[in-house]
Amino acid sequence: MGKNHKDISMAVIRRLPKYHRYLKDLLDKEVYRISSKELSAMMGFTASQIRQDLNNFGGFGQQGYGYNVEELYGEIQKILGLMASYNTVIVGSGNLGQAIANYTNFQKYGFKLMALFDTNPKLIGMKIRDVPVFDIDELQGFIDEKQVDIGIICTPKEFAQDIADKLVKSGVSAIWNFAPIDLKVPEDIIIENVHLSDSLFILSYLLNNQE
Amino acid sequence: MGKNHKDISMAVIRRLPKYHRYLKDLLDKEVYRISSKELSAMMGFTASQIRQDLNNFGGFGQQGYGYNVEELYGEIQKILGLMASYNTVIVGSGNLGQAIANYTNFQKYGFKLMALFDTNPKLIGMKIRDVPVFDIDELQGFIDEKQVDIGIICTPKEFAQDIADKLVKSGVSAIWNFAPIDLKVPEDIIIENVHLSDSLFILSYLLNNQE
DNA sequence: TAGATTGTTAATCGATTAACAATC
DNA sequence: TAGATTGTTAATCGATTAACAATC
Repeated sequence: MGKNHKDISMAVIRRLPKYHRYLKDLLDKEVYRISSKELSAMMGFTASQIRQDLNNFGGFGQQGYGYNVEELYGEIQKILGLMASYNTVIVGSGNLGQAIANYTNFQKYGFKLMALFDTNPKLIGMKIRDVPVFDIDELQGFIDEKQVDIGIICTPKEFAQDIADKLVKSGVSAIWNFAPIDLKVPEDIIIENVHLSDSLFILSYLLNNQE
Repeated sequence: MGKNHKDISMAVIRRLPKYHRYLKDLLDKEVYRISSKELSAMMGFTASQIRQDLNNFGGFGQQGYGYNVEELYGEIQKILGLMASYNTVIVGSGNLGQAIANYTNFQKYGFKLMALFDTNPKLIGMKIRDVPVFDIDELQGFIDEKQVDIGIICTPKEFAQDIADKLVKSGVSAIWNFAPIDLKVPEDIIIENVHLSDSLFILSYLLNNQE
């Protein structure tokens, strides 16, 4: 009946954002009640897996009825930590960094972008959606002062480990890493990778080994 | 001794790009020989898992010696289909589309960007690294004519399914999807998703459920 | 040859699915 | 109440790890 979240396997956790997305869609469509069977048909998970997954966090459903969409959506938002607020910085302000800075949806879920950083003099001093781009030399001072929770690394891979070290030293709790490298950080620092080329290579594999 | 690639589990396949990365690094460092034990220490997989993984595709090692880095790297490139060449288009030429267009590394591995598409008149007619941005109305004609293999969707989610339908109709084999939505496509079309917000939400979860 | 390390089988572990009693 | 659907236990399936004979 809701075990300690620490015990929950990553397999389950990685499915949570998908529940979040589908429940949001249902709410937008003004569907207020859903069964695991219906969710199963929509999402492609088995109904059994859905009930197992959700029951890790609590008994959100009701026998004979199913789940209240609004309530379940709220619970999953809480579980994912989307009710909180986070200060973030982006390091590396090229196209990718700017793309993320411009993705306003993240603001909506509590991820507040405080600043971007770069080494390129053409970028330093610019603003991206009102957020300033600073010289990377100012990174550490800024983080110390502003209580940044999440550092987002969008630099080329050569610089990524050095930036990670600086972020950790200045006290960020988590790094969202877009550089194609596995960063070495202390155990208590959370790393979430988006390895674009890994993803493209898997697509390539599948394309070459179809059916 | 190399089973049919179709039988290999996605768990194994999703590890392949990481092998590819580490072997590339070793080659760059002029390391020409490696054992599963050494790889294990570097990559954080067990030596046993590494040998199992590689043996799905063939016996690339040698008892008492280990693996020839150059050979193994070559094999994995072949397995991933990185010796071939692919025609790609990007649909949605905002920051994210441009970021991907500018990532020259993809060219290096055989992913040739033929064109970008957008609806924004300010973008149409531009060139990004010599690649033109066309009106999205020209998408279908272009794909039909140029034999495009991979469509890359970088549009907002509202347009993604419609674009996917058009890509499929025009005959692409695979879609690399960056829109935060699960696309519905025929079975034989390969979809690889990069759900940035899913990734960020997982980071958020981990941040809230540490230790 | 002796030592090292693979390829591969067997054992274990974990995740998914099936089944059903509880209950709304 | 009867029907529906959950929460949860048990069974199955698949993936990882351990062990070791084969062999370089």
